[in-house]
Amino acid sequence: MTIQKTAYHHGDLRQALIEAGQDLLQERGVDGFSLREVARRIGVSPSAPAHHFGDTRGLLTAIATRAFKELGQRLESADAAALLSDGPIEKRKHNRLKAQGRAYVDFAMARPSYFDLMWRCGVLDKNDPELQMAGEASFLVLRRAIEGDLVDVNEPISPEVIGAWSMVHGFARLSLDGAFAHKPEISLAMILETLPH
Amino acid sequence: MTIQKTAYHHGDLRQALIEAGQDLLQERGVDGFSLREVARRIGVSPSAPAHHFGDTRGLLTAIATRAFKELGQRLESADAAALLSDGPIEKRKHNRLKAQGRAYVDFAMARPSYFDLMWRCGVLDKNDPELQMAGEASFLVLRRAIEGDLVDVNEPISPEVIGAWSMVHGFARLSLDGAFAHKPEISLAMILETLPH
DNA sequence: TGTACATCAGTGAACGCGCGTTCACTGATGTAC
DNA sequence: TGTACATCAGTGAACGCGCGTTCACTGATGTAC
Repeated sequence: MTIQKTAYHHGDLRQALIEAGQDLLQERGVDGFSLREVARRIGVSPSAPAHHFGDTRGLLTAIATRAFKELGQRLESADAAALLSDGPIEKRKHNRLKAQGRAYVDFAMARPSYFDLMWRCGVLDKNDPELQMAGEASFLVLRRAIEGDLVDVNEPISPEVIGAWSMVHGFARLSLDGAFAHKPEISLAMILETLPH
Repeated sequence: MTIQKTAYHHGDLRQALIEAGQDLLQERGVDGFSLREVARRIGVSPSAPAHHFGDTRGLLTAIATRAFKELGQRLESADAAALLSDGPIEKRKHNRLKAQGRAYVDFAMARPSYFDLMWRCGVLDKNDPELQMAGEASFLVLRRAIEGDLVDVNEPISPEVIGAWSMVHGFARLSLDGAFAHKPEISLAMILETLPH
């Protein structure tokens, strides 16, 4: 299939909107995001995005879905690497947790605006099935490391999972929000040790 | 001193702005906040707030300062109550931590918009000395419970403090952002037990 | 005690901004026969 | 293979919105003498 770039039809506007939206988001943050600016960047009329996403919420939801997928992949990679590491078997679980914690915070630091967006539920369509799936999938990666790879997702979630997620999420948020700005002795490494052994 | 309410001079506009601002913030959140609406609510011209706060950032910073003071007081009360509790002395520290964790999350749930605002550094003047002091003061309450009441604030912060803060902060954030919306088995109590003994 | 005057506190109309969304439209594409 | 026509994709001007901020102003207050 050859993509003919014509004056009128964009070719793949949907994709272009998402990509320009991602750029804009990273440059200006969630609060600086606007549909008009996205349209402007790809040289399309202000009303063009509505054909594909309806409104701002729709485009942001699509971007958030991608962000969750990226987070999930990063967690998976980190987890897989930790699984392959050598050392006594009883330390394996702790290593997996630490690796995922590091990956989680790395992601937040590398893509602060994505991280903001993913949890800013006021601007997202939380009922979007793709968004929900992407979110659940990345959560499951963490859960498997703690509760075992054969965990039944219908069982209640263990306190360790929520504790670990909360700690790592809180650390990422506080770091991004500058809470540790004048406290240079604070590092992620020092709290990762307190994750369950 | 009698306060004469005249048509022209408000009496205590600064105070009135803060109070109306607090109401508006709680009703509409940080994103729905506007200086014009605050002025409208207390029946004053749109430009009146500028005399006292300069701009939006100034008023929000004053409100955030109050919010930090309230948080600090809640932490103090919880801590004091835990100190008075009976039981073996070695459990005292753990009890203080749990009590503060509960107070922290309670505050976030009771005043979600305050909690948002306090960490939304983009809309605050982080160099404001009053804001900084109020923030440090509430942090110190937590630190004392872990490192001892005679802690030297110039010493490096212990990993336990950062871990506990991160976990509790993360739990509050995730709760407010609806991350646990479809997971009713999740409660704060279950992660408080994992705080250092 | 009276008075002149500086300062303080608030007015209100106006400006310019960027935004989301609507609307009637038109150019390109693809499909049925 | 050609053609008619429905559908799809994007246009671009316009509307109304609420915002922060500016500006010349005026009413009230307080102080010096």
